[in-house]
Amino acid sequence: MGRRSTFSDDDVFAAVGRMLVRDGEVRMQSVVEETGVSVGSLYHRFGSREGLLARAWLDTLAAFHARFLAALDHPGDVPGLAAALETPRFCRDEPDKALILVCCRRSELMSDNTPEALQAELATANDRVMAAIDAFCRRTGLPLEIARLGLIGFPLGAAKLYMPAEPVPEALDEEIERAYRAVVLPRLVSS
Amino acid sequence: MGRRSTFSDDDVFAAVGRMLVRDGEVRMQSVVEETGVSVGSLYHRFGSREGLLARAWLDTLAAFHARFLAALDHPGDVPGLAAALETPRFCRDEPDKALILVCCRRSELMSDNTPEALQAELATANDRVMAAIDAFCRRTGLPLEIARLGLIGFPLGAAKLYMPAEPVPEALDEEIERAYRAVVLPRLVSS
DNA sequence: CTCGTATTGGAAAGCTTGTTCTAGAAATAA
DNA sequence: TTATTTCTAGAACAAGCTTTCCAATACGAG
Repeated sequence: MGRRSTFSDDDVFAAVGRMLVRDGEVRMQSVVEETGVSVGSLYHRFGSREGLLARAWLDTLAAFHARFLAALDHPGDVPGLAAALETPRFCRDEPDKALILVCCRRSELMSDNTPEALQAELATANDRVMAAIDAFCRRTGLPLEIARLGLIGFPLGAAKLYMPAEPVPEALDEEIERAYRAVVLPRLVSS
Repeated sequence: MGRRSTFSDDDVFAAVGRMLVRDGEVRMQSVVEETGVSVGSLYHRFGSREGLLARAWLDTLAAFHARFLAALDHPGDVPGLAAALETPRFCRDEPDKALILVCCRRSELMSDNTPEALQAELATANDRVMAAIDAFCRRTGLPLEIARLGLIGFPLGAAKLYMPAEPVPEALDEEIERAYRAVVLPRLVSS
């Protein structure tokens, strides 16, 4: 073995999230100041600034996807509703992580000097979820556009009304459900 | 008078929008390359990078607000519906401008070296619209949260599903209307 | 204990980028 | 035409950032 780490990835990612919100950008110096981790360590672990950003984004996205996919398969009264509500719930349960997903732009991650391996990961990051949504559409007969709207567009738009500044209120879920039903139910091939 | 400009603000703003989408950031050098306008001219007109960004954002926001406010006052079958639909319409009518509003983060504009005059404008940019929405709520009896959701959250969330990459389809308006009705109508103090 | 491995720390190098500066070009009014 | 104002041009400067580099530190195995 060797010396043990004195900090966890999540410590750093949380700082990244805070800085994205506050400054709209992530500077290595700021990360150093805010986490107390040295530059050398950051580069040792993440290779580069882009490496750090990409890793933060990918890990966080994976955390959300796990919940979303589980909810999408979960059978319920209204198909997919649980998945639609997973967005506001994730924002409440894991505010630090949600901030990263909400505040980090794709173009910032996909810069020229992003490590090739991470570029590949970024390119395919959404594939599994898109495949799951496709399957969901085949199962329910919903048009893809409608599913995307109800599962992602509306919930995310609703959450972003609050997100960077305030917590996402629980009462929002009821409104998202209304919108989901209104848009999805008429298109559902009732079984 | 003096010499006339060889380029318009909108030329520059359009380039800013393209760069925000492509690079996720706006570099003065890139603006020079992309517009053919010289550095000197840019600084002569906008004072600084932050000045340029803030001006681009404020002018663009004003363009949207003009339409939104007009629509909000416009009486109709369902109060506010026209305003809610103004978002996807704006995205279709003025894609360049919409990109700036969608892709530019507030924290990028409000940096330390943003000219003071523009900081003030940025701070109050939303006041008129918020006041109008307040009045709308008083008029209709809608809770503020519901109005924000129907007027901004859902339409914006829906549009962002497409925005950076594809044009916003016309068919989306019908779905936004469904969601708007579902969320707003039950809360409406019927007259 | 000591060697090998993995991590840490921070100073300094090396770029990149925003900004300034000065000379001059172009357009208008008188 | 001339005076005046506004705009253009791009090289050079200054500041800030990322990245490199290597010595120092901790841990486990032999």
